[in-house]
Order: sequence, then structure tokens, then C-alpha cells
Amino acid sequence: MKRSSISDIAKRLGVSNTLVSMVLNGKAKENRISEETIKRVFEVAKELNYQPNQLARGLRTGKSKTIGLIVADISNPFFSRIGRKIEDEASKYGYHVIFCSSDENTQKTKTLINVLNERQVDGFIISPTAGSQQQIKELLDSDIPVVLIDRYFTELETNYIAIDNYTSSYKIVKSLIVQGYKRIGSLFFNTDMVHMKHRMNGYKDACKEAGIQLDERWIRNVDFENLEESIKKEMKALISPEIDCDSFFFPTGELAVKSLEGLAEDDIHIFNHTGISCFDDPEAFHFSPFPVITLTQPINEIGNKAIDIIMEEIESENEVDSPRKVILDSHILERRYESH
Amino acid sequence: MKRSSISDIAKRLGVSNTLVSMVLNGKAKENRISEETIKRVFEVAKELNYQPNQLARGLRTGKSKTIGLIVADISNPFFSRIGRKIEDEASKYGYHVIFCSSDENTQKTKTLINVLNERQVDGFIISPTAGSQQQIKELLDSDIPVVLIDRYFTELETNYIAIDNYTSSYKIVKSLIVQGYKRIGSLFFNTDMVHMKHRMNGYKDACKEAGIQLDERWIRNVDFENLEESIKKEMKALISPEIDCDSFFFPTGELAVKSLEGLAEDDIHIFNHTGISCFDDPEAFHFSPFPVITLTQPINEIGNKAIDIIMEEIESENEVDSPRKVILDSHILERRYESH
DNA sequence: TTGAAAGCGGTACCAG
DNA sequence: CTGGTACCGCTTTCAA
Repeated sequence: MKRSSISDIAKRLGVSNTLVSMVLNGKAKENRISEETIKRVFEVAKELNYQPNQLARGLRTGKSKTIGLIVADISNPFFSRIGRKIEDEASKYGYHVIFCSSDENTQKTKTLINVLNERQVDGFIISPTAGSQQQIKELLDSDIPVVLIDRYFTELETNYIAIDNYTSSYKIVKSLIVQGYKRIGSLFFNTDMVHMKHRMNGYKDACKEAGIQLDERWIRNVDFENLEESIKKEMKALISPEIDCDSFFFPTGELAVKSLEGLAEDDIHIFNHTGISCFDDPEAFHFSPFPVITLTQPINEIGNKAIDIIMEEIESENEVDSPRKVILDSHILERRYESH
Repeated sequence: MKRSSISDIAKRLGVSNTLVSMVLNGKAKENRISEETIKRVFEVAKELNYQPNQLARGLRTGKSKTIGLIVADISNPFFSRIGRKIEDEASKYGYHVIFCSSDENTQKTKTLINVLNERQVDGFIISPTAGSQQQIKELLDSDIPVVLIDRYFTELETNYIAIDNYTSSYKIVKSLIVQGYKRIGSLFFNTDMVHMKHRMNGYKDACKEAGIQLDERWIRNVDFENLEESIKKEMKALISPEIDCDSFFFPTGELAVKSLEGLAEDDIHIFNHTGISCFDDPEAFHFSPFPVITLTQPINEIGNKAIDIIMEEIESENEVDSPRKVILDSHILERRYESH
């Protein structure tokens, strides 16, 4: 069955394309088209199984009804869950989402922004990577709606949605300390993004304020490239007799999971009395035999807000007022699965 | 900075749109355009920051360079990992992916197929839902490339990629039995999809062949709606004194995780000697204190093959030969995290 | 070597 | 109540 177009319907009925277009777009009433004609248009449209061509419509109207989502990695549960929420919310507005993974790579982010632009997306939701503020700035300058999620740039006046990373991280580490841990090792991504810095500062301050003398060797950096290897190396340092940490703070769930898995691969297993804590609430710890302090983020709210803001901007003709900066709450969770 | 078009470039140079288009599409050589002109076109294109409008191009060429991916739920790790692979592979061909979640809902699937069609996607990769074979059939009839993943319809001649569900399930249950379990409870989604049936048959046959007298009460069905509640109810039946299962087989990782989490919510925790087994290899069991038998599926291969096949069909002009039916290997994994 | 013109499928504007 | 016409930005003959 070949695709039919508006003019197929028009020809069949001996009317103009204009009329058919108006009827199909619900503008029949305001143009006072006869009931009879309206009915016949719909009949023929159904009969020919008419489906509007969104490319054509988009070309004409300048709206693709598509939003571009760029995250570090869509297979990371944190992002895929946000992605799902965004998908659902966007669809309420008749929008669809193109998902892209940047792998925290600046060059890739640049390319992705470009190709999404070529596809005329009506807005961007981005979890930005270090070094990409120039790209983001160009987007802003071109007046296309942008919302950043999870991270943002302090130097850039943009919409963003995030949690209070400093406080969250402070709370997590504080909880560890309350439980009696005194030598808290940590792994950070080697990046300039402020969310990482904030998470690090929260960790440091929680230690300091508890009177814990921070040992610089407790703080290790890992690279995005060769992540697994890098993690293994640093974790082994942290548990070595010289450093001998009794607990860990991980600024992302991914780091936490990969760290413990990395050790397990080399048959190094965590002791039940080792303190583990991290951002996010990775599924991997839902049946953990050892206690883990996690931080649940308001995934649904992030997705919700992101679409709210982006839609507001897309649908408002006039220039955007001041950017919306949203900081959401996060919650500490103490996990431990007790099997018998 | 306003978007510039081909004609902006053409005007600036005092040449025709045709020429600019040809140069920009690398067809300069075959049309013997002068080096000088080529150079200037590129210069001006860069200067004006030209970005081709893919909607316009798509409208003209009939190719949107987009593929539609429909899965049950993109936030399910099994699907998000496949999605990521598909994204990566597609991008090698200059294609992008619109992700959609069907929630295993027939009506929603129908709608999604429609809107993706309106967006002129060049191909579909679908993990189909029960009751949607009519839709799939219509897609096939309209000669648009389709690849099914994870599941398929026996009555439909389509491309598909899946694993051998019967054998996989048989192997899993067999492993449980070898470990001495004798009363194996199970939870199945209440669906007509063959993959579920195959998984059920593998389970049944493994029991039978081991001389285990199957108790019909061991086999419970859960609904997609009210999944969590439904699971809780059935799990409680399975562990009740009357039925008293000593182990479980779950045909998906999601079911396994939700089952144990559901019980834990009501403070019912699994015994270390309870046998747990499931399809997929959910992260939730990576630090499980109790032993779990899981089944790793070849995620990357599934994504790879899906794109291979879809691209082959998209790029070949002529009618498709016979559908490609791919069955991939899966692997049993015995997990248990030993903490001290 | 290059250009003119048509057309992909819609929508918008202006007439009648 | 309805139609004509231009045009969104690009590709594709065909002609020069």
C-alpha cells in the first residue's frame, strides 16, 4: 500500500489541498467549512490510510516536533531512567526524542549537537561534558531552547536541573562518619565539571568538620578512557596496607559498582564491616550483603521539569526571560539485604 | 546567528544552488566543477556556518536517515544496553535512532508504529508485544525494513534476532536441579508471546526429564498492569507452607529483581540456601549474598546484527530475499558474592 | 563547467 | 465556504 498525501485526498474529492489540510488540522470550524465536506475528507483520509508526512510539515512550519537528548551514556541506568521519563512527558506534547550518548567526550558532544541541529530539533536536553561550554553557548546564542540536566556551567546563564551536589555529598559522608568510619577513600572522575568538584568538596568538608585529618592519598582520580583499569589500580591503592581505608565514598553509582566489581574480578571481596557509600542508588546494591549508603535522586522530577521548561520555551514565541535554575532534593538511603 | 541555506551560499558566490549542492555532497568531481569554485563553496559554507537541513533533504530524497526503535521499556537495562549498541552502530551509517517504549501495550505499539511512520523512519527495530502482529504485518506489506529483536511471531516471515529461549531456559533450570533443588517455583508474564512460552517449556521439560513431578501450583502468572502487586501476591503463594518452593526460576531479570524486592519490602528475606535463577544477568545480583544462576545474553551482538540487517535492507534497492532469522548463543553464569 | 526548473508534502496567506 | 499560489530547503533531471 503506497503512502497517500494530502493531494491524493484532494484529487479524489475534487477539492483543494488547502481545504484538506485545514480539515485535517482541525481548522475546519474557524474557516467555516461545511459539515458535509469535513465528513468526506475524513472518510477519504481513512480510506486512503493517510498519514501526514512530518518531514514536510516540519520543513514548512520550522518545527520538527523532536527534541534531542544528549547524555553520557544511555545504557547507564541513571540516564536511561531519566530518558524514559523524558520520552513519556515529551509524547504528551506530541514530541519525540532522539537519544545520543556522548561518552563524556567533548568532540563527540560537538558532533552530536551539530547533527541534532541539522535534524532541526526544537530543543536540547543535555547532560554536558567538560569542555563543551563553547558549544552550549553557541546553542544559546542561536536561540534554540536548551536545558542542562545533572550538571551545568557556572559561567553560563542557562536553564538547568540538578541536585545540590555539595550538600548531598556532605550528607553521605557524614552518614559514613556517624557509623564510625574514619579513613574514607574516594574515587573521582578526572573532569572539570562543577558537579564533580562540588561532590568532592562536600566529601572533604564532611571529613574536616568531623575532625578527620584528610589524607591526600585517600582521594584518587580515574579517567574516562580505560575506566575499568584505572579504577582497579586506584582501588588497590586505597585498600593497600599503607593507605588502609576502612570505607569508601563514590561520587557516582557507576564508579561504586565498577570499583567493587573490579576488585571482585581479582578475587578481592569487600568485608562486611567496610563502609560503602555513593551517589545514585544502583540496583547492584539492592541485595548487597554489606551495608551501603546510597543517594536516591529524583529521576522523575528531573525528566518532568526538563520537559516543562523546554516546552515552555519552545511554545513561547518571545525571547526567554531569565533562565530557570532548578535544584532538587535528594535522599539518603541505607541499604543492606539481610539474608539468613 | 541565523541558519543559512544552500541558496545563501549560492547567492553570495553568484552561482546556482545546484552547483553548491553538488559540491557539498561530494559530487563535484563527477560533474567536473572547477577546483577554484569548489574551494570557494567550501569557504563560504564554513563562513556562513552552513548546516544542511535534514528535513528538507529527507523530504526530497525520501530517506530520513532515522530508524525507529520500539522496546518494552527503555529504562529496562536489557533494552537500554541494546539501545546503546544500536545507537553506536547506526551512527556509523549516519543514522540516528528514535527510542520508544511500548510498555508491552498493544495499543501503544500501534500508535508508536504510526507516529514513527509519519516521521518517515527508514526502518524499524522492534521488540514486539503480544497482539501486535497485525501491525507488524502491515509494516512488512508496506515494504519498510523491519527487524524484530528478543521476540518474534512464528506465523510471520520476518527478520528477527533472538536467543534459543527453550534451550536457555532448560539449561538454567537444569543447573538448579543439579544443585539439588526439587521444588522450583516460577513466575511468567501473562502473554501469548512465544518467547515466554518457550521459556516456560524449557522449564517444564527440565523438571520432567529430571524426574521432578511438576506441581501446577509452582507456575504462576503475573500481569503487566499492577506488576508489583501481582508479583508480591504470587511470590507469597510460592513461599507459603502449602507450596513451599525451595527455589525459583524467573524468565526475565526484571521479574527476578522485582520479586525479591517485593518480598523484601514486606520484610521477607531470602534464605541463603534458596535457589534463584533467571534470564538476563541483572546488576542487582552482582553482589548477591545468595547464589543466583543467571543467563547472559549477547547484547552487543543483538544490536550489531539488528543494524547490519536493517542497513542491508535500507540500502538495497531491490526486494528483500528471504528474511534473516538469527539465533544467538547465551551463557549460564553462577553468581555469588562472598563477603567476609 | 554550470544553471533553470520541477517537485518532495505540507502550510500560510490572500482572494473570492 | 473554498481555492490559488508561493514557499520551506534540498536534490534531480535536463539543457546549455
